Amino acid sequence: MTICLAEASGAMEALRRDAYVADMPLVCRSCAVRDDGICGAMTDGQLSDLCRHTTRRKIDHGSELLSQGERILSYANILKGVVKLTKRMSDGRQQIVGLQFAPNFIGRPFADESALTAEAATDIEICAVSKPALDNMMIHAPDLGHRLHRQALVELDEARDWMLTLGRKTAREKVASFLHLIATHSTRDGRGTLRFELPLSRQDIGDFLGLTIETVSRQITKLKRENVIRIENSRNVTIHDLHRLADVAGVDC
Amino acid sequence: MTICLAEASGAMEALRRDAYVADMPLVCRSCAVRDDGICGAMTDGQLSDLCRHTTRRKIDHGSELLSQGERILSYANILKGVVKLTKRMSDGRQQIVGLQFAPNFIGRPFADESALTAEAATDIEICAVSKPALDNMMIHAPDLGHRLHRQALVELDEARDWMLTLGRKTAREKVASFLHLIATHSTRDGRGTLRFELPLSRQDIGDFLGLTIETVSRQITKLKRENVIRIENSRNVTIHDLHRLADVAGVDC
DNA sequence: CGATGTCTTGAAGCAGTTCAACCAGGGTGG
DNA sequence: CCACCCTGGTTGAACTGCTTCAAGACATCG
Repeated sequence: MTICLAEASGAMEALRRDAYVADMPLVCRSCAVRDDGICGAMTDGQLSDLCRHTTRRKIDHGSELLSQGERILSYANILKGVVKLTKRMSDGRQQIVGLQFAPNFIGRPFADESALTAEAATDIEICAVSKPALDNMMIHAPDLGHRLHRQALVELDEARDWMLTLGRKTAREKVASFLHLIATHSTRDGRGTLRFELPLSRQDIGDFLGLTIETVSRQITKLKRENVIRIENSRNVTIHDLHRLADVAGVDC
Repeated sequence: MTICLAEASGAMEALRRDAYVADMPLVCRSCAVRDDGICGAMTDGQLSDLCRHTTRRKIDHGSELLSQGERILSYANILKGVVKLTKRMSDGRQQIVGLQFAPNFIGRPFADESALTAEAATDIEICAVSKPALDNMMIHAPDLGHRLHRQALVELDEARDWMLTLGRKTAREKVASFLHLIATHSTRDGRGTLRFELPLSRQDIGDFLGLTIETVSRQITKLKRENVIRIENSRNVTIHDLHRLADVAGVDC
C-alpha cells in the first residue's frame, strides 16, 4: 500500500555519505525548508546526524504516503506540494481531516499505527525520516520536541476551527471557507489580487467540506457569478477581494 | 468573564505552606489524579514546587473557565466532571469542539490568547495552575513536556475522529456516536450493562453534533424505541449492548 | 478522432431544519 | 396546598438545503 513512509533505504546514498563529513549536510544546504519546520530546531551537527536516516523523494499526486491502520515507520517533511489526511469508514464514506502544506511535518509521534491515511493531493516532494532516528533525537534535543509539540497544537487549532465549519456552516460558507484557506496558504503575488491553483479536485473538496461534489460545483459557480472569485480551467483561481471572501466564509467573526 | 483561570491567588494558602515542607504536597496526597494527567510526570519535589502556584476549586456547571479571545493566565487539571470546549461565531452559532474529562489537562501551551471558550458542562472540580509556573517547569522537566505533547496529540486524534462524525455521518449515527463516546468515558459497573448520566443538555449535544435540539431529541427517542438505549428522566442512560450502539454509530469501521 | 475522466447543470427526493404547540418537573408565592 | 411560571425536553407539520440520480459539457490523451 504505502510507497514512501514505509521503506527505509533511499537513492541518495552517495550524497548523504558526503553530507556526513560536512558541517551542514549537502542535501540540506539547498533545502527550501532548512530553517523552517522541524529542521529549524536543529544544529548543523544534529542535522548531519539525522541526515543519514533521511531520503528525499518526489511523489505523484494520488499516491498514498501512509495508510489508515498501518504501522508508521517514517516521518516526513513536506518540501513542496500539498498532502491530504483522510479518514475512511468501512462503507467508503470519507472525510479529509487535514491539509498539510510545505514546510510542515507529517507524522504522529508516540504512536505505532496510523489512524489516518496520508495522500499526496498534488505532486509533492518530501524528505522522509526514519521514525526511530527522529524519536531518538527527540530525547536529546528538547528544542525539537518543542517544535513538534507546537505543530501538534497548531494542527489541533486548525482541526477545531474546521469542526466549526463542518458542524455549523452552510454549503456556501463552507466552500468560501475552503477557498479562503487555500488563498491564505498561497504566496500572495502583487497587491490585493491573489492568484493560485486549487490543489484539490472537486471530489476532494467535497470530502474536506462534508459535501457532495455537485454541491461544491454549484456553490463555486454561484461565487463565480457573484464575482467573489474568478476561475479558469476549473482549477486556477483569482481573488480580487480576500476580505469579501472571508466575509462570505464567516471567518474571523 | 472568566472566573477561574484568570486570577492567581487562592483560598488554600495555609494548606499549601504546609505542603511546601512535606515530600509530597498535602493537597496532592489525597488527590484523585495524583498519578494521572500531567502530575504523574512529576516527582514529589517538583510537585511541591508547583504546588505553590495551584488552587483547587469547585465550579458550578455553566460557568466559563476561559473565554474565546481572552488572555490565558492559568492551566488546570480536571479532578471531577466534564468541561466543554466551544467555538462561537458572531451570529451566535456555536460548535463544541471538544469534551474534556478528568483527569485531563486544560490549556494551550505556547499561546497567550484562547481560541475557544472552556465551560463547565457539569459541576466540576479543578486544580488550577499558574501558566508561567508550569511553562517554566516545562523547560526543566522534559517528561512533563512529553506528557503535554502526548495529550495534545490525543486531542488531535479525537478532534479528527469527530470531524468524520460531523462531516459524513447521519443524524442517527451522530447521536449514537455521542452516546458511545460518553459511554466509553464512564466507569463500567457490572458486566455488560452500562449506566451513566449524560453530562450535556440536548442543546449542548446539538452543538456537539452540528444538529438542532429537535433532531437530537427525535433520534434519541428513536434509539429508545428500538431498545438500543434506555433513558430515564432524560439524562440517565442505560446501555445493555455497547457493541450494538457502536454498530449504529458506525464506529470502529 | 473517439475514449476517458473531471466538472457542470437540471430535476426530483429526502434528511434535517424551522416554527409552533405541548408536556413534565421543580421552584415560588399567594 | 394549589396556581403560576419557568426551564428543558418532546412531538408534529411544513419547509428547505443538500443529496441523489441522470444527462450533458469540457478537457486531455491515446
